[in-house]
Amino acid sequence: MVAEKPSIAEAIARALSHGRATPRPGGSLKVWEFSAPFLNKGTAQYKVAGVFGHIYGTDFPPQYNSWDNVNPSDLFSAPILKIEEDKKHVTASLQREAHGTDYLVLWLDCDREGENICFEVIQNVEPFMRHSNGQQIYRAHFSSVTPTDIARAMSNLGQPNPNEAAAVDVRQELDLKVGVAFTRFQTRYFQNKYGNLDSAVISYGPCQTPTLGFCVERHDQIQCFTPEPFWTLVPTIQPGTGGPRGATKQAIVTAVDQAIKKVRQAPNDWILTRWKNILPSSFPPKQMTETILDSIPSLNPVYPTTTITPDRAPVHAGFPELPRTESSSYPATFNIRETVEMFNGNPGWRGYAQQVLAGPMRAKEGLDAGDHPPITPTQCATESQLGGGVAWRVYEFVALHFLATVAQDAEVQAPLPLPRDACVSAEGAGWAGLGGQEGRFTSILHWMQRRDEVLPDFRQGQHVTVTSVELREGRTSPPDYLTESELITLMEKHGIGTDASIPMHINNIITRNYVRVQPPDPPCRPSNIIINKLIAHRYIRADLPPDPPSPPQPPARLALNGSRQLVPTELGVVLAHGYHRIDSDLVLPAVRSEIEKQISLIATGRAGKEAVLAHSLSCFKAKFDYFAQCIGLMDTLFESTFTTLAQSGKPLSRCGKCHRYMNLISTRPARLFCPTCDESYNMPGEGTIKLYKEIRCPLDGFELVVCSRGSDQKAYPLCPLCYNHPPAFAGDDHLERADQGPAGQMHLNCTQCGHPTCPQACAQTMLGPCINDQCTGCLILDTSSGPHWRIASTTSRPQDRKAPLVLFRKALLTDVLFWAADCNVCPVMIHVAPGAHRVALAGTRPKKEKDEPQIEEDPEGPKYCEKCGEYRLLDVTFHRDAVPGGRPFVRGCIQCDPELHDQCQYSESRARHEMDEEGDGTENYQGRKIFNPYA
DNA sequence: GCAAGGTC
Repeated sequence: MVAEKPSIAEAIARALSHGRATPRPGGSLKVWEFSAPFLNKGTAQYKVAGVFGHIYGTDFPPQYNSWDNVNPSDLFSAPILKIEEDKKHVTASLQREAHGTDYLVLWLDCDREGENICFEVIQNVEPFMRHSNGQQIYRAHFSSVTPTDIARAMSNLGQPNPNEAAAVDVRQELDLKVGVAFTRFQTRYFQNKYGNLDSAVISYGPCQTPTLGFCVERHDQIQCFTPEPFWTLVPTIQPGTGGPRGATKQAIVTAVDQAIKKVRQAPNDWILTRWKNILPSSFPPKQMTETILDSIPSLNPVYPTTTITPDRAPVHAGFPELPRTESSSYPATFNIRETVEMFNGNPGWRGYAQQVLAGPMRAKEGLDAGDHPPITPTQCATESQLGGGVAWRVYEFVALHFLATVAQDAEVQAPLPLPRDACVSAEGAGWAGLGGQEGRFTSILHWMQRRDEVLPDFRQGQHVTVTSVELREGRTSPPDYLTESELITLMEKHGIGTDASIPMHINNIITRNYVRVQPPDPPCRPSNIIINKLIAHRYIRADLPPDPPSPPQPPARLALNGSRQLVPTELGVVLAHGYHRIDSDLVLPAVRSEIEKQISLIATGRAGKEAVLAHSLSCFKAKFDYFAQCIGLMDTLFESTFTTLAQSGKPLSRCGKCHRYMNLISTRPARLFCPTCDESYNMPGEGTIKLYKEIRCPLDGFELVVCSRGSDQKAYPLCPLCYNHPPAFAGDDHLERADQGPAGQMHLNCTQCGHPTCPQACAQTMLGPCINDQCTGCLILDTSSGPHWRIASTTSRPQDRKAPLVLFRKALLTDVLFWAADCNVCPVMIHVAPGAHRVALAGTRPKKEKDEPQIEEDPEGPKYCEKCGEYRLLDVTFHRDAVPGGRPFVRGCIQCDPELHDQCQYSESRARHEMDEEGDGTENYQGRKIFNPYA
């Protein structure tokens, strides 16, 4: 039995085994085992495991990875590959578990993606089953993981649906090709022209771009808004003295003057004509869906993709069942009364339950999305049972929410907000206030009660006297920027993304610098995210200020106060407007719904996979080609908003070709641009770039720069040209192989370069092999690290290595070491002699400074430690006032010279180290004065 | 460096 995730697998195993199943590790999977009857075939040995969503991802073959050599338009006809997601070898574990099994039951989530994963699982399991003829493969259809539902699914096993799975395959291919083609094209086009876009990638996607479109649409509404005046009549009225029903009500005219006149003429002749039930909180909430839960964490001011999952875990383990569901209608079998009666078990809620039971107890009409029933408590719990805390709060929220959904409406009979006096509109009159709330849902969700209105004792049809009337003037105001929850609602309405992916799309347009987040006003307290979410949704009462009479409030926005607003950046606005100029479809939600429509044809069997794919691809390719042809329309918007490369950045280092200054453009993507040669040189994405001592690269004459990333990270010099186009020498085949690596473009900094004549190159700064036995790299003196001199390890993960790494030995000084800067994962870092003025490798000391002590140096003397034969000698010059042991200058081996050894201290760079996971103890030597913790 | 969909 294979489920979509481990938690579902566990629930299935427990239900089918009546709690007897026990887990064991099965590679990357957790396998639950037990024996129980299976269908009508007697007792069977069960194995239940959960995968982790999709097993495979979709991508192009490696030869399509180059942004330079592949025409994006050709991507539409490129082949695609299914590549195992970088997890923990799910396929290997599945195959191992599949050996010798007789039956496979697929318990993947009951949606299209789940159907697709079914076939990914089959692909790995079927070949290893005892009888692999497909007859022993079943699909379980279930909508929740309660024991009843699981048992029902077991007795109604069906077959996986290949059409639904094929629809997902097509969606994957379309999303990939459309997204990558547009992204590469527009990124290259605009990055080569403008210097202040501040986005490393100008991405396009059928979900993220319409999401941006919503934000820009609201932005445009705000920009175009013209305020208009409006007037309100605000009479003060009192109960009348009775008498015949007045007839003037119908005559209330819209003209303000006439109305006032009329009021003055007949102040006693008014009748309340209508009670309105339009205050949102007068209705019980809807049945709880995933949206309600998920839109709560989306209000989290700390990080948009934080989900409720961690907080949900304890709830899963305990009481309410929280399936991922969009349905808000209960199945016919759902017993409301039983569920309500359950809450008699909580003394604090017994009253609520009784009160609800006394009413009509109707669930609200809702939507059946075909997934799960609404989120509903399944057991009664008390605070102490759940251990208080977040779990209890979430549970309480779900439980009370449920009770409220089946309680009666509240009696609130006027729009809010209203002043304490009544308001009369041209259509009639209304009152704000609350009637008796006994038995109403607001007595359960008491925080939804308004406490500042008391319903006056008026009834419909009653005569009232208008004692005064006031004319108030206002001006209409523009809408606010979209709040995150409004955006989520829009996305759901238009089918952009899924409940699980919507936060990702929003996060995408934030990190790409298309929109920025405007903190909520007033800001949420970030101390307790869950509580804030609940407050933001008005499910729990916020800390209200003490009770002084509040001045008349302007109409309260029902928009959620705690929600963040999304304000488009210039880049976001220009992009969205640009799409509108060329092809509005690209930025409208229709682009997504069209894809859904097309693949639905496959899912329902009305069209073949190949036909739909070919048709959709040709449509999108035509759109792409037209877009590429008309990009100038978008570009004119960029021109008026951004500065060209030539006008960007500040002069920093000199070009080796024209010997003029290149400008450092520090907004993303960081690069040096030579206006004379019209050439860009990418810089590392992290860290600050400075000029490095005006030293020039001996290979190409470019001035070196140094990239530093904070005091506990390795700083390194680099040549702008070598970094982007590593020099070919001493074994060109290394580079050929390097270019084909999964990392794509290869970057080479000076500490990694092995050029024999360059003083910055590795061979000139290398001390010897790394002290970490598991590290195959070597120790490098960081020549830019003074005055806090450091020695760092440089190495690569074996799988990233582009060439066989030649271990350092004296005789191999000029052997080439090629590997990518980003692959440096060994954390070893040695702080040399805190009192040192200067540290250099023996024989490489630069010329003396004037107050440096006179050092006698034997030019022919040994450069390597003759004792260990491994490490290069180090020249350390001390400050006058920090000379240890009386010698201002020491030449020695950091391993064998006791004095130098004592001066060295070990720590770790922040680079994570995969070897740590093997427990080699690198954690243990931080800050300790032990020379070689690996020895 | 690229999409969107699962999940951890």
